[in-house]
Amino acid sequence: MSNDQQQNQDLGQDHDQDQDQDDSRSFDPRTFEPKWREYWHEQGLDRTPENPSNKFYMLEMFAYPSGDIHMGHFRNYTIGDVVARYQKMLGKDVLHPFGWDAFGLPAENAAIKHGIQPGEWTLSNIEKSRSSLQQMGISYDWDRELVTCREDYYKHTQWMFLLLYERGLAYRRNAEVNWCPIDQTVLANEHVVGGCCWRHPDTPVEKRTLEQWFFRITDYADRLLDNLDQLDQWPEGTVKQQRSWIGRSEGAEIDYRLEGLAESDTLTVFTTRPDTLWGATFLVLAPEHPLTARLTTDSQREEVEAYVAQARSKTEIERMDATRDKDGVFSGSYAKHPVTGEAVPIWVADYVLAGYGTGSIMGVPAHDQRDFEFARKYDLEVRVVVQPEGARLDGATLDEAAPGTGKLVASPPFDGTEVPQGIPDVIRYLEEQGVGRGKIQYRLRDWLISRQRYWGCPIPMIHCDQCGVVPVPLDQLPVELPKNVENFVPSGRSPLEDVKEFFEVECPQCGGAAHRDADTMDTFVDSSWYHLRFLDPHNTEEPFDRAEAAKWLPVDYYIGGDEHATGHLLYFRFFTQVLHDAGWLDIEEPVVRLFHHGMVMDDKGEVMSKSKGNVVAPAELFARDGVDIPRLAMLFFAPSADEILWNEKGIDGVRRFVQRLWSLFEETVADARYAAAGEVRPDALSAEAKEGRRLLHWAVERTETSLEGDLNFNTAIAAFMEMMNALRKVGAPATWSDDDFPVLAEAVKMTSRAMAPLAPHLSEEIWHRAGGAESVFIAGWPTVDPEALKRDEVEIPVQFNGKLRVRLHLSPKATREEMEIAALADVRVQEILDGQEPKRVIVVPGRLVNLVV
RNA sequence: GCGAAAGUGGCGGAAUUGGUAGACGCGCUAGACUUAGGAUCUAGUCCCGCAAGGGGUGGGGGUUCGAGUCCCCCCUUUCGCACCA
Repeated sequence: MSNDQQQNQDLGQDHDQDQDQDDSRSFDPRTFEPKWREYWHEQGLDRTPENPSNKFYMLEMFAYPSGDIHMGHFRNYTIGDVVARYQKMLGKDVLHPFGWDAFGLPAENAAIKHGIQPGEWTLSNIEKSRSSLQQMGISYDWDRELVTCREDYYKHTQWMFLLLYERGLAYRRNAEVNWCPIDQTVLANEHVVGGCCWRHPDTPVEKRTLEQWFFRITDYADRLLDNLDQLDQWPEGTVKQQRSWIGRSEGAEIDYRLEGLAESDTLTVFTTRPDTLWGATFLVLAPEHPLTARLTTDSQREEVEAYVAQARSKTEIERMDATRDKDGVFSGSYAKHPVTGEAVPIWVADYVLAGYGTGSIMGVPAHDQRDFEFARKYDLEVRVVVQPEGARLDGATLDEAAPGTGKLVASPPFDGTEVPQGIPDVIRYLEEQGVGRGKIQYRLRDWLISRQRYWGCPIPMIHCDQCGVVPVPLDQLPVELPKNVENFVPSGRSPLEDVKEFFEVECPQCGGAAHRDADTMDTFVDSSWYHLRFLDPHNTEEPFDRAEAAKWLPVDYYIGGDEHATGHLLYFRFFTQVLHDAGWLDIEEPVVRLFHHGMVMDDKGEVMSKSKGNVVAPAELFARDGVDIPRLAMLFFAPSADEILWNEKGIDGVRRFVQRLWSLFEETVADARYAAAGEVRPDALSAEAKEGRRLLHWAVERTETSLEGDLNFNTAIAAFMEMMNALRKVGAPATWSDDDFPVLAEAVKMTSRAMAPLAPHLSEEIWHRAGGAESVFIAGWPTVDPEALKRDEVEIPVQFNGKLRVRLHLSPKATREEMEIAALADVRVQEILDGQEPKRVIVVPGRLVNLVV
């Protein structure tokens, strides 16, 4: 305690009036918060019930341990904790676990920098972070903690891989992949952001051709898409993002015979507009298309090869720029148009993507803007085959493509057909002729999971010269990641290849010399099933017990940032569906309700980062104010889904609120009348006390609404502030009348319960001081008295033509007629009317009166 | 370029969903208590105006007795997708 405070206390001794000032100054949450954390632990409040009768599975996205907990974690886990504690108070059997997403590149990078093992670095960060979370008093059941880099976890991650392999959902393929030159490893499509690595936004990804493991998530594209309709408690934006990420489009594949090559050779294109087939005047291959080289004639070879080389050398960003000129080269070859039999020139251009559809398209310049631009540039024929309503388009004079609807023309069997109908008609025709078929195409690609890095879960596969690729037998799991690997500096191939004891093995099938797959898995595999491991974290035999899963799933509430919309949140839906199909789960969708919290920025709205030096450390806040004050501040500053600009001044306001509330309640409990205070008798109350009581019940209701709905606790906390302001306005507790006093007593008990999810330590302390015997979380959620919410009198605005002129005070129960009479009888209204009759009187009962004059 | 969301005091944000715009908090102003205060308490604080009154939710139009809220056009910001045939 400082000298200043000491002096103040001394001065206060002579003056009763200074007493509460004194109390508030000496109020320090740090003196009681640790006690309650211990108490909760002793009472087993955070422990998960064995056999839930009304379960609530509360989950927050687990953390990557990269040092200590930061403000973003603090916010995420606080919001989750509020919901978990509330559900507990409602009497639910709550499962609220936590774990660590502990594999990953940052551990390696930090380890390289500091010269220690990634495992050591990770575990020490976990220790630090766990201790911070425990200090924060988040109500996790730590008995269920999981760590993805521990063998007891990744054993089952490997089991998951083998399950997918067994079901034909994991396969190996030579593919052109995204390569991050900094991390020296491949990236999944989901981790390429704007042509750059998600972790290095300024580093363009490169293309490499490698043999890699993929998960066949595209097999689930339809289900992942269709089930989105069930996710009515997910943020709309996330559902939309997933929908467009999956990118289903319906169309047709059409086969073109290739001239001059073997009869059996065909070139297949994908189109969503098979109805415009008669307008296809050229074909375009992506530079990387497998047929490009074969289709190039000798006279064109030099030009095509130069073009392909140039296209390959472009960065992803350059390739993706949709505004740049569409250029290309003629291959020299022609294909036979499947319905007109015409010879169609085949071009090579990089506006066609190798990775989508068949990597080749039919060019319909009249009805596709891209093809149009290309055709104009190289003087290719533009043939109109759809005439829009009332138009008379001519290919020779067109200045942009006409992609819309209309009637088919110059398409002999279908002339006159309207476009929407033309599409299925043409598909049927193509199928009859054997030159095409209906096809549904997805933007979603298979999930590339191999990583050429050390710190990840080893892929449990063995390569044998005799037997090929052989899965590691289940009883040999886990395939342990070798410890103490000296050289894990990324080199472009997995460092595990150099670890003999690991790499060289016997083939499980033939016993001959073989070697392990040296790649490790994308860490998003680890997090695709962690929600399941929490159900049965100590199971050594199986990833989890089916019965436990049936008890607890699905996750009732999942909270985390929106940056995972098309990554993690898609992968873990996929895993859940695979496990469902394999008979392990009853559910297809892992999460009922999803919430994205906003980010925490500095006071200027900038991202907090070490390099900017604007990082606020939660630990420092706790050291000064304890946990509950920063926690309330975090909840108060903005709606939970919005960004927070963290400012220290704002905390001052919250601290004042807490201190005032504390003093008010302390004085109430200290009052001799407190112990004997009976029920509130509403009829006996003064108007002020009644208003205070109304605000009390209103605040509780408001909190309830936030908890059940948008999680916007800023308004709930504001309501408690209003209540407190109203009660303080009546006077110090000692000055309250005997009739009014029970309102204060009620306020103490009700507030400590209703604020318990928001400020658990403070509430528990007040609750006990107020006479609570057991934990406030056992005491349960308070019940709002609807009668207490009613007002005796409301202010009714009287408007003239919608403009507010006079305010009346009336009973909220006043009828239409009564309100009209009261309004017209008012002197001020009479003055304004000045003898006129209002043309019309609009009365909204309980709300307002509007006079039209 | 396409899609979505959002623009409210000096600042963070409210507004019971078409009914008193600016709750609550920060900041600011004045006063009180103080040897002192970056503590505490009291009062005030959207703008113009001494006042009566007038204006006001990015801009412009519209619907309505009444619009921050609904409709149309424009501007700005943020986010997502970005040649997906």
